[in-house]
Amino acid sequence: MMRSHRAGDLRPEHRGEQVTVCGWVDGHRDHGGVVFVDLRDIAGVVQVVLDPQHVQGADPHAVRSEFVLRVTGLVRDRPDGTINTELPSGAIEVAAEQVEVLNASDPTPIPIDERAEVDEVLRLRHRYLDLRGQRMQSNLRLRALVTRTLRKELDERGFIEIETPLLIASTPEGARDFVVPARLAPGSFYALPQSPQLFKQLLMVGGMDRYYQVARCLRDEDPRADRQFEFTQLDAEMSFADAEDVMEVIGAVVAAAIEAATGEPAPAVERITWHDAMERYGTDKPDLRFGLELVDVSEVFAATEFRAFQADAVKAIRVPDGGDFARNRLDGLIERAKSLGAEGLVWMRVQEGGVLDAPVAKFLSEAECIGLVDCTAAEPGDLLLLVSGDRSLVRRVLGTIRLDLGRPPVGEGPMRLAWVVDFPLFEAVDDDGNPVPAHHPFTTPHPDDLELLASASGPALLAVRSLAYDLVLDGWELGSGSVRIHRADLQQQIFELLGISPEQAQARFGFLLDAFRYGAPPHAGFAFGIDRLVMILCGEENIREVIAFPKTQSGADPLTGAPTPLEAVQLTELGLNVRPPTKKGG
RNA sequence: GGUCCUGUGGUGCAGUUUGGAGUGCACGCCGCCCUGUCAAGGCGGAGGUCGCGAGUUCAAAUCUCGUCAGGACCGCCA
Repeated sequence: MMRSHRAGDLRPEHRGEQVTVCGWVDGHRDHGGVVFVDLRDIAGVVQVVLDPQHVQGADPHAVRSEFVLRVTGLVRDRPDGTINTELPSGAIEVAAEQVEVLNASDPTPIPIDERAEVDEVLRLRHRYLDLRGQRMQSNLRLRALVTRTLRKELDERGFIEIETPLLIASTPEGARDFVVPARLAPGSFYALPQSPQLFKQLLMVGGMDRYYQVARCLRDEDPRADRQFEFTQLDAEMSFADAEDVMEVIGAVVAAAIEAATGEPAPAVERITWHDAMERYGTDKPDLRFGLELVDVSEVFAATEFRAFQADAVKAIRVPDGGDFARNRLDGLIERAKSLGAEGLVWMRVQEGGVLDAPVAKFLSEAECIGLVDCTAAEPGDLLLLVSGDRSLVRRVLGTIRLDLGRPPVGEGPMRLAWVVDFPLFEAVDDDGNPVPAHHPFTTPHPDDLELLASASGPALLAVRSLAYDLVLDGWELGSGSVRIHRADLQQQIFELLGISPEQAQARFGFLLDAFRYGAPPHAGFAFGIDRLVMILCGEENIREVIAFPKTQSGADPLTGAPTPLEAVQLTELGLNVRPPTKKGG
């Protein structure tokens, strides 16, 4: 047996026991005679005392940081006055009798402790050292706890965990596919899944009733703080279930994971319509932890003489006590609005009696000033920020400025978890006049809007709602789901609207449409990003901190050097000819 | 594809605005001293392609251009 205990588990209750522990030298204090070693393992740190008079084996003075030691000795109380209250094991120490150096270590290129923020590319290049630090240890442990909880909750609800293929057929929709050349079919390629979407629907047709998977998904789109090429989703699908059933289950499961991770009761799952979210927060993923809501004041300026407000929409943010914003800060807000595409931004300071102090005040009627103050419930000392223009632009600009002004850091304050429901079925109309699906083409239209779907065309279709829903935590989109179309006639209608001919539909999704001919059960599902959830629970600003071996923003892995060119032999075997690089590399 | 920010001994920084000898700080590393420390302490020492390449200049870490790497964001992410 290598060890009798984990070093970091030792406590006063082990006093008098002969123990053997293994771990890394976290630090050492050499007094010339006695040497103190902080021995670190997965459980924590314990102080080992190496007295050259009594220690067998290794030379205590030769011990260095990150050496791997195996120590046998007696657990004893520390002398009076030397107890370390900072350490869970600080009341005791191990008086070493036998010390074995299991492995030496060069001085490490990055420090293992957390005192300084080390350049991330160095951390990634030496990730195996970075993982020894407290931050990654606790992040990855929390991640495991979250995944374990999700699995447990779904298992208890009758879900079956099923794996789906990684090598699948490419479909042109959605994100860019990662592809894998097929050696046995030169010139053909597999795609790596952007999500198990089609397969989980097939599982429902296959009578699996309730499916889930902790699924790796791959999308070849530029990485961001909250996006990697590969990420992990909790993917689920339910037969004979409607949107409420899915939201019930997923809400409860996510709440359980949050509770397990934080040790506190999970926040209630709130609900807001997509339309309300867009109107009040200017985004479909509102951060509900703070106010600064957008107020629609279009009515107030319906007949205004002021040219700038003669627009599709005028919206305002009331900044309580913002009247003392310095002029250069206000100028900064104007610049920000312009950089986001607005014509400009109008600010007004609210004074006693509802008088507005603003460069544009002279262009506004008294009724408009009164209406504005009334509509925004502004108090003296407040600041009003107004943007006008196309409604979607106004929402986006003020929604962004709202975040600039008040968004709390990740993990701060009580969490706010919400379903955003009644998403539009289509997000836009393309150049050919065909609507573009907001979710995916298998999303069921809202039953109340079926007539509109049948009668409307062009931009009027954008008003059609769907049975799609997003889960949003503190302003982060965790994931989305929908009730799927399971009837061929409705699916056909949607394909027609999308401008997909029956032949094209058959070519792209034929296997799914075929499957639906044989008694597909009504089904609905959801998928959400585990990386993002864990990131928020860890209070981290990017998902690389909750992934053991992430890639950089340019898609490189500083540890392994990926991606790399292939040997000519490999290319030949795969039937590939590679064009010489046009610009960089070589 | 674009915008902005960063790059200085092993690590984290200062120095760059206003060009003047690789200057400084903390940690780490090496050696010596030191028997109760826990960010141990004392003394001494080593360690540099100032990301890379051009240009301006008598002189460039510092100014200009290009380039590489990293980060945040836009585009993109059904």
